[in-house]
Amino acid sequence: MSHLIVQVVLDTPLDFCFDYRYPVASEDTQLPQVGQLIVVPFGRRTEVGLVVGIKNHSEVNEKKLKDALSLVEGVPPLHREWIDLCRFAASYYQRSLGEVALPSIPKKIRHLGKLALKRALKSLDEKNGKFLSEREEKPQLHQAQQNAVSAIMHSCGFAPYVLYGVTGSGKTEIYLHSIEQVLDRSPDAQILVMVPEINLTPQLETSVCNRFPHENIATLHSRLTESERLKNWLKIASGKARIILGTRLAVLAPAPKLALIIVDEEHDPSYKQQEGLRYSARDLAVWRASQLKIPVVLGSATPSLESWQHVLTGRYIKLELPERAVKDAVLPAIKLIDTSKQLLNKGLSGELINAIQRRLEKGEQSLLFLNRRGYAPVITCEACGWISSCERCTAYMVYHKSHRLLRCHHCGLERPVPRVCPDCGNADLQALGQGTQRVEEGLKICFPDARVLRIDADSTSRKGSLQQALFSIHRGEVDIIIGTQMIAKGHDFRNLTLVGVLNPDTALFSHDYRSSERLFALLMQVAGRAGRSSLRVGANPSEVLVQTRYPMHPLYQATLSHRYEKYASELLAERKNAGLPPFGYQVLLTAESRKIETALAFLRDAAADIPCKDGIMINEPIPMAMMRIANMERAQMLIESNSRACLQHMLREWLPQLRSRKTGVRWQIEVDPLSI
DNA sequence: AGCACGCCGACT
DNA sequence: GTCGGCGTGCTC
Repeated sequence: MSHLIVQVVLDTPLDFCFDYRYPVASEDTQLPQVGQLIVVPFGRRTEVGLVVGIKNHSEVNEKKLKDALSLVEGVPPLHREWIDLCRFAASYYQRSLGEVALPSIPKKIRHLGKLALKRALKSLDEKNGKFLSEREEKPQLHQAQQNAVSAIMHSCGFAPYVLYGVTGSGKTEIYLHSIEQVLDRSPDAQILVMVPEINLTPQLETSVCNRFPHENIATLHSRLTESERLKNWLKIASGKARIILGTRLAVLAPAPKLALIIVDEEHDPSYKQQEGLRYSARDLAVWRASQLKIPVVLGSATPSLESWQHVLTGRYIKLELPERAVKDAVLPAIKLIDTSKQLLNKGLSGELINAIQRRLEKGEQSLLFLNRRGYAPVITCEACGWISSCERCTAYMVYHKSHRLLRCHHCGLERPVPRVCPDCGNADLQALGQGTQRVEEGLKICFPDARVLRIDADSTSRKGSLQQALFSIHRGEVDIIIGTQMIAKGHDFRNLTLVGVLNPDTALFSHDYRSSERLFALLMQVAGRAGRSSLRVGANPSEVLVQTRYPMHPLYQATLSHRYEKYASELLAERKNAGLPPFGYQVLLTAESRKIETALAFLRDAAADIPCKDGIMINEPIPMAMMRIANMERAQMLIESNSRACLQHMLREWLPQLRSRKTGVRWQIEVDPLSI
């Protein structure tokens, strides 16, 4: 009996392959192929690995070599382009290939659920078949939309597009038409459509399902059950799913015949994975398109500055949608309300209250946006200055009136609300500032007959409760909605004509240089919530009221005129001066330990070890903005360079050394950090 | 990363 | 006398 050697990648931080003997009993023995999954003994465990090479001889000591157990049957071999994608992601984000490739494979395969696999394999040909609402008619495209679709369809090879257009300008139709044409053009082509968070933005999914009821569509996101994930992943890997709709993790879907990639709301921060492998799904999508020589469409009303800079230099092609798709629709009027010189009633200005009153009289809906859940962000004793700090974090505990407790939003710690000041015994404790619960309470007092609905993480913790809330808004059972971030994403409420933004100012003074970019995008997005209603014949244009203490701030001035481009140029000029992305590249090393000194000392030692310092700037280690979370103290060190290659080269020399160092400090490296 | 082995303190 | 703390070393 002879044998082959298979090179297998396993889910470990060790960045090399493991060789196994593969016995070949006779000529009928099924031979392993690159891309197949294989069951092997590893240490004392049995693991599923990925075959990345086959050869006749191994360099590994004969005595160490073990026999592979079996090939995983039923799963089509993963293609080379997919392995190369994983290889690139691993190398760019400084992880091992196994840590990228294997976790993206469904657990039911990796844990050898043979029954589940068999069952899932049977259902691969199922079509979409679901109409989430009644079938919509396919609308006529206007000229700019036609031009965009035609550009995408006529592109040849790798072609990155930035589809730039405000909410309601008709980006979705461009996606749908392009998808349709790609599907028609070749019988086996697959299309990857990525969305920021599928549960918060169900309507793109709805549109795709309604438009293509007879196509095999596979969704991929973190809230799938393991059985759904297995089934959908197999549909994708076998090439049967024609449309793949998913969140950031879908960028690693092993689709063998990708012909087009669409990234909707490409500026959205949720495309960046914030733990484990910290990748940018948008950047990987662009890489994947270039690898496969296919078009990629990045859609946004407020493109990321990274993408916009590529537009300015001509590396990305701009497809612009200059107006709202429906005739006579106008952008909502944005007004700033200066709150520095007036008393607010539960966080609401008189002007905003009047505007809500007018909507109530006309039977229209209003939406208030406040990015702070709970009743009040902090409670304090005016006599001695005591303040409700969290004992485990560098943060205040938020007052949740309905549960009568203080809760830390960072570590989850809960405490009963003290009846008197814990320090001085004063019975008069004050709730400072506004949270969504307090505004809700205020609204109910101001408008006793109105139906008020609060939407935040506290009110929607039960599964399906967000959907319920959204339905009741659509059915017109709600007059005033108060909510956090969650409602900023693209929900279309037909009868909504007023959006109020309460106190967004904190982002103006953040230490994170990206916060103004984010706030601008957020304001444009909430403004987009209002504009939809003006599509109704004869309706008054909708209104957006922003309450701010700094109405003259350039960010708000840009918001007023919906001038993304001008504001983007200003921010880009600042970034260029400061050498910040997209003009410079960054890597962030973070360390955590019980004591901040330990974390800082670790970073300083690590800095001393950095090789190839040419062209690289190492910043002083500093405690993180939120220094302590759950009793772990955290520090960070930013490393910058204007050459991506320099940074990558340095990391490849430095990290192995850092890993071999034995310390009690937990650390992490993040390439292209999103927030610092 | 897991998961071993391995060598020192407080418990039935 | 054992249970278990986490130091260090290996995984084809």
